[in-house]
Amino acid sequence: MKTDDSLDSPIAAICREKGMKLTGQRRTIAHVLSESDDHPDVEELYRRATAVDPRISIATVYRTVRLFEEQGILRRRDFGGGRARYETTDHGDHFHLIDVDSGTVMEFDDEELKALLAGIGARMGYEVATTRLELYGRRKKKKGR
Amino acid sequence: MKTDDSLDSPIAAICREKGMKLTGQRRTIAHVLSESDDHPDVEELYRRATAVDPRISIATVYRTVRLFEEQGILRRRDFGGGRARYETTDHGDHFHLIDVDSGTVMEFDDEELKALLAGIGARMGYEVATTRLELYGRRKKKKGR
DNA sequence: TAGTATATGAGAACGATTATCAGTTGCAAG
DNA sequence: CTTGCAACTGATAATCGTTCTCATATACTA
Repeated sequence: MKTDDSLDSPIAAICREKGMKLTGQRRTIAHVLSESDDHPDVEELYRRATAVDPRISIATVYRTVRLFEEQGILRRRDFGGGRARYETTDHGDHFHLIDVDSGTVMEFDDEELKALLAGIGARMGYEVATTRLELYGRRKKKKGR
Repeated sequence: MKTDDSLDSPIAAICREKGMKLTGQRRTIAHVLSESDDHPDVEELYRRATAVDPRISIATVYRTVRLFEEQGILRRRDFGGGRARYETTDHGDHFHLIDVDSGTVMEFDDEELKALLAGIGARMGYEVATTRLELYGRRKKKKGR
């Protein structure tokens, strides 16, 4: 496949560093991911990638997303609805708040919360390795009743 | 189907109260659920139900579990692994801690945590409707190093 | 520039769940 | 205690997201 330097991206750079073979498809998918700051599912990534280069199959998107997750470049999330969603790992650990009306996913972090969760785990005799925390809610009216 | 009174159970009573048709299969599944205090998936419920009465198909277990969820008798959980798991709603709201080595699911509750989560949601302008919180961890060594 | 290990595309396969449909059953009314 | 019918059930096909298969193509090394 022809190389298109305009598709270079931070994630493509990471792939090169890690010694992964940088195919045209991977370059495109890396580019799409680097430009995404939301939580797309595979279908959506496929849409965005084929908009850049139609010579990409959905199977390759599935494979690449799995590869990137194994390499620590992506994190897989499950917000219900039966499809996995992905986010880049470059912006640290955080939790999610999902607007149940619009489906919008927001991120948040809270040190007190993290400490509390670790403490609860410890009290139960466990070392907490992973936390899955999602708040599902609806926007509050600003004022009045 | 022949009625077997030994299969009456608290959940069967709820079904009757709600005016649901109490078939033999439902009676058996209700009985199995009333005796379960863990978080079985459909496959496991099917195993337990057919042990009591082999004239139950997996399709009926899926249907019944969905019906019971709609009726507020069961709560569906997803602890990963691709299969839904179920718990009765009769012991209130709580969170889960999963032992990643054994797969054991433990329940816990914490008022401070609930308050903190509600506060975080409110600060972001949201009324939190549902919280999904799971801690995945491994048992700590008791003492020493 | 060739050689080789690895990646890709297209579609089959898979696993959990839901839908379909012909035959059965709970239960209410007579 | 029968009858009638809406609701339920079993068997199996269909669905949906995801992974696998395999023949072909390609990145990267020498």
